[in-house]
Amino acid sequence: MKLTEARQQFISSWGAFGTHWGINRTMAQIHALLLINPDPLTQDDIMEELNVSRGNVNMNIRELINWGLVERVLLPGERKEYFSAEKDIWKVVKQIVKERKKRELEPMLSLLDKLEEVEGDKRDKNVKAFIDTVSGIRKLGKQADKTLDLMIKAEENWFVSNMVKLFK
Amino acid sequence: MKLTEARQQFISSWGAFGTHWGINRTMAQIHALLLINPDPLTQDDIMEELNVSRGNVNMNIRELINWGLVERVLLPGERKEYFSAEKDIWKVVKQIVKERKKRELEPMLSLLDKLEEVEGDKRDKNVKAFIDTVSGIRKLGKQADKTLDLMIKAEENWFVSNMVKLFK
DNA sequence: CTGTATTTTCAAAATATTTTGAAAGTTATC
DNA sequence: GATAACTTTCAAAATATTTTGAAAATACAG
Repeated sequence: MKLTEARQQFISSWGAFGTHWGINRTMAQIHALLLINPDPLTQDDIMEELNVSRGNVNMNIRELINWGLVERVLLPGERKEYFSAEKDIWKVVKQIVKERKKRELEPMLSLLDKLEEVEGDKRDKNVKAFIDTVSGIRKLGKQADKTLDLMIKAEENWFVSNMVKLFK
Repeated sequence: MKLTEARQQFISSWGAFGTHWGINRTMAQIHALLLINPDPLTQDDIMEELNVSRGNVNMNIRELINWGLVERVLLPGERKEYFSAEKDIWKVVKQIVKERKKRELEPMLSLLDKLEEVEGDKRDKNVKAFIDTVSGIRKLGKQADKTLDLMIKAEENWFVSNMVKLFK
């Protein structure tokens, strides 16, 4: 397979992949494009490569910056802004985990804390089922939260080798 | 907080949570409703509780069954079909992981295998950047794949206690 | 300052997804 | 095998999301 075709396939499937994870196609494609480009690109480069409008590129680049996956690069002597993606995939994964944990897991856990204190007689099977479900989710969620914290702080080698040890 | 309000909140936030994970709101809400109900429910029960149409309930229930999260229950002497969700959260998580791994991770890994064999001189920095990115993702993806396999087979206690050990 | 290059914004248009509801299909009962 | 109870389907409508593009804002160079 030629590089051009391989790049296209990578970008397109990274885009499709993203949509399964609540990320819009263009955002995922821009990320993919920046990942496989050794040098930073401008908004115009991205518009041209992906055939999307300026506004679209601008908004999604901003979002990628919010996620901490892309950074603005200013090249000396150049007026335009360039953009470049973090290339170390372990860092990328950690950054995504960190953000989603903050945006989704943590708020969910604090809600569950409140919900577990629901009023009512635990001998009522509706109350019992509710509390059991909520506390089951909360317990597992708390564990996940801790494990992810560990992962976020970890070096790739340390984490992977610990995971591998579990297979022994 | 009263049970009624707590149930509402749980259902609504489980729905919002789902939308961040590529699951539609109604599907997540039906799942939530079944999780907190001690007894199985009919399509009509669900329609009434969530205020959604029959067709919508029917389609999303089917999807939940495909995901292995809900099962049809036939009560003796009853004509209607009842539905009930798996209540063990560890099993629920494993089931979701198993399905998403099959639907998303595995196809991605086989694509990456192909893409890594792209033609071209590795001294060309575009070729090099492409291969480096693809092989980085592939390597980490393969590791995730193995770890998830382990998790899918594991008992909750075994898995959690191994995770806890990492903290020592 | 002034003019120009560049970036940002955002209302409207395009597209995609979800929901509805009525009709068709199925299954059980008598 | 006719009727009634229930389930499934799916085209059309409603809703939500994404994209566009042109105007406004900003930044820079002379």
